[in-house]
Amino acid sequence: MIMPYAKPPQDRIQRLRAFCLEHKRMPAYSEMLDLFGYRSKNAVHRFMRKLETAGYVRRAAPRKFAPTGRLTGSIRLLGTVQAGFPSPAEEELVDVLSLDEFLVQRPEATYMLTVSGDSMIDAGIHPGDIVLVERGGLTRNGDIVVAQVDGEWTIKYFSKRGRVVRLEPANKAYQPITPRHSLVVGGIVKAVIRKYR
Amino acid sequence: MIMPYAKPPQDRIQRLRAFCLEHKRMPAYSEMLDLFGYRSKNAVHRFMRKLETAGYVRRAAPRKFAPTGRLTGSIRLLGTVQAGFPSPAEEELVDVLSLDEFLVQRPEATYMLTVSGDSMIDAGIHPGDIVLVERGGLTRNGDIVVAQVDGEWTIKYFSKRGRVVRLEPANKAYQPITPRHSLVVGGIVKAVIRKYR
DNA sequence: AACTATAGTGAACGATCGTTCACAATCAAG
DNA sequence: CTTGATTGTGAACGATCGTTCACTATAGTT
Repeated sequence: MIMPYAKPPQDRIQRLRAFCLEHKRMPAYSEMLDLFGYRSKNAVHRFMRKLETAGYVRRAAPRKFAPTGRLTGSIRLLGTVQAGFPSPAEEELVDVLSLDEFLVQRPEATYMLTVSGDSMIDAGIHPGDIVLVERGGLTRNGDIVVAQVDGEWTIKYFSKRGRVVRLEPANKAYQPITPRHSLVVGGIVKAVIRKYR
Repeated sequence: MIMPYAKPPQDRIQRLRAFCLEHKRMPAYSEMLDLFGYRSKNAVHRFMRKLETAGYVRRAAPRKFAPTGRLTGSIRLLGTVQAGFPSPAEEELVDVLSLDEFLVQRPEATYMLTVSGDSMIDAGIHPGDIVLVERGGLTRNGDIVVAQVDGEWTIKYFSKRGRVVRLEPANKAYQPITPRHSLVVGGIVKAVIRKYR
């Protein structure tokens, strides 16, 4: 039977993944002895070389391994719902990525805020949602910003015509705001997250 | 001047953070020589012990360090918008966490899907949004599920009365669905993500 | 049965690791 | 100036690392 790209035992990969996620580091070969159930470091070595060619780990330095996104990345990205839901058999083909890398460009400038109030509800931002806010970027028309207007913090659409800045809600029950005295943009909303259960 | 818990130089911490995020591993002391600008491994050693007491790294094994969430966690979690937007001076106090850990409980069973269609728009799930779907959990009334009904994949509220399963949209323009022949639940929607720009 | 590839054991090796010691430079406090 | 704490250099150490070699066991193919 022809078996190109033989798949390494998923059980051992699972254990390695669990270890990396829990300890935030690669186990040493001596630790992998227990982890994989081997009694010889050579067996570990051979197995790791397989994982390397399979793309689960990569060489970080001459004698160091580092996990790839394929191993520790949290999420498999599939297509649209309409496009069909891949079956378990197809899972090996899809891409894997980390939510942090996917959503956050500049970690040191990014914050999470919990939204209260319904002034952006027509934009699909509900009370209790979490917004990812990035500080210091260039604000453009149409961006959703976290801003302090005359002492009060809100989330609004940002709009600038000439020299006039307007903060527009996404809710007909509220009026657009034109800052009277002060406007401080706390950051641009890069993503909205709603978490269930 | 009294300086309890003296803050280690932020510049070196930034470099260590960058290294860990880029290489997905701790640098060796010999690598830290270049990274920190030291010429002695003892200087590195002393600095790392400070980072340990400051909570940026922890001992993973007798001679191994691992980064903590404080070092590599992507996001600082702040309060609600109404509660006020913390000033830069207060940033050290807030909690730091990873989006992956925050949103994903079982990485091996979680998938991302892009939503098309507006059948859940009243639940704040818009076309183009991304849903985090977890397979294999126990489905309860009120959960949002990805399901295949009579061959077609959709996102709907899950509702079960007795033996009758209904899939209810969050859009008055659509009708609830009662599966005629087959129902396959592809997973439970654990989170909704909308990414801007 | 003979051959081959795969997978594992056990021991050994040099390289590199994190740690430690002794000592110098700097700076603030008394 | 002296003292003491902090921060750095440079060299040395044993421990552990990843790697490699020789050999055995098993299973599949010819």
